[in-house]
Amino acid sequence: MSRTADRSAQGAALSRAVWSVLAEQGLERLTVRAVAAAAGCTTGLVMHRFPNRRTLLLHARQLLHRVTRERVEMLEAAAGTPREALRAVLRQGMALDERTRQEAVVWIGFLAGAIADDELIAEHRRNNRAWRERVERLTAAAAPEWNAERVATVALALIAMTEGVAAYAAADPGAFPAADQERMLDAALGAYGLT
Amino acid sequence: MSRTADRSAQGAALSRAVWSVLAEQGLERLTVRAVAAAAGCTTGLVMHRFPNRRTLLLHARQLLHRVTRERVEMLEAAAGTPREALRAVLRQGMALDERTRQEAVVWIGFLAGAIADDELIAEHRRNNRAWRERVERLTAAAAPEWNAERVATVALALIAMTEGVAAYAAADPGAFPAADQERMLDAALGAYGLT
DNA sequence: CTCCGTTCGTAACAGGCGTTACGGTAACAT
DNA sequence: ATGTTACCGTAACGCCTGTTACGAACGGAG
Repeated sequence: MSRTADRSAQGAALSRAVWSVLAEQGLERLTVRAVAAAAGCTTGLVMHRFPNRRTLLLHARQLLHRVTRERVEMLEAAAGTPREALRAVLRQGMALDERTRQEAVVWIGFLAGAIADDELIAEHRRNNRAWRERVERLTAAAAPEWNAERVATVALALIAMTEGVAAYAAADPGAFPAADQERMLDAALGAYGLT
Repeated sequence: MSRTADRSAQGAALSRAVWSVLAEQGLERLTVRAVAAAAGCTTGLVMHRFPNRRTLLLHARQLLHRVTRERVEMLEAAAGTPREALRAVLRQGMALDERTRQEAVVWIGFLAGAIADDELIAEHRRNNRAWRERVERLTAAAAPEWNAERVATVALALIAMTEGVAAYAAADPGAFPAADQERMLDAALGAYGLT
């Protein structure tokens, strides 16, 4: 195995370690040593790849952004109609399985850690605004007759609802099963006339 | 001033200190020393009133529960119709001003701190389930003709939406002004036929 | 083969953390 | 007035944290 392959493989392992610690142990236990232990390396390597602890959080958030972006772009491409695309994209933002549940936990953890940290909160806002614009674009395509304000209002209702239910389900999966979340999403889309 | 009055006044000051540190500095800076500094006392007093740091978080969450419960009960009592009550109760759950914005920050901070803590997460679930049941009750009163499943689905959509927008607005008030949140709420209630 | 630069493990540092122990002080009872 | 008790400030403990410094090992270049 070449050297660069080793490096990128270790980078991936480190990414997974950051992710899993934040997702499974929460923000407060996201320490350099915990990440090193999860990655099977030492704090020396971790500090070599990340200048400080804040960038661990930042990295997890950027990972979340990248993963969801790739997923929604695939879903958009695979969708037959704009309304199917809208539904598929919103659906993947809820906490329907263990994978998406962990994503919600990471989202919450980063948000909590970004409070009172200008740089981190800026990243949060960037990502959220991109997400909002995407859903607005999909909503506009799904309801071409709507004016901009209607589009913005309904898109906000939809992203807030899916993010909210993801947060609820992240902390209490038993009380918010996937079927309930999907029923909720379909009820909302139906109510707004987007079915 | 009597002694018990002093004590309860100091307890209130301590409560405010816990709250403000969590709301303004975030979960990670919610330390015993930071609370003591905010309350103008020493760590000795803090540790006298709270057995350990975890109960600081727990206290903030219970404070949030109490405050919102009292507020929604007032709003319910003051509402003319079931639908007005539903709207008023949902409305106060969004982040419309600095006060409610801080409440959303506390909600997020506690949730992030409760990950991987059985006792704290149990409190979170208790409170969220009570909140959900309240909104289900209000929804059933606002739409008596609905069956239980429809009530549960729409109530979930409403609490997820308001909690979600509160989380968004907590971290980016400029991008989610109160007027947008209210418009979103009214659009949702209208779409579900609850206006 | 030798040299060099990168990579990363080892070890330590200073600082902040939660928590505990102890002593002084102020209010109440007698 | 005096003893008692609850309250809380002081100070310290040990631990864990982020971060840094240093040296060894390894791969590539000449």
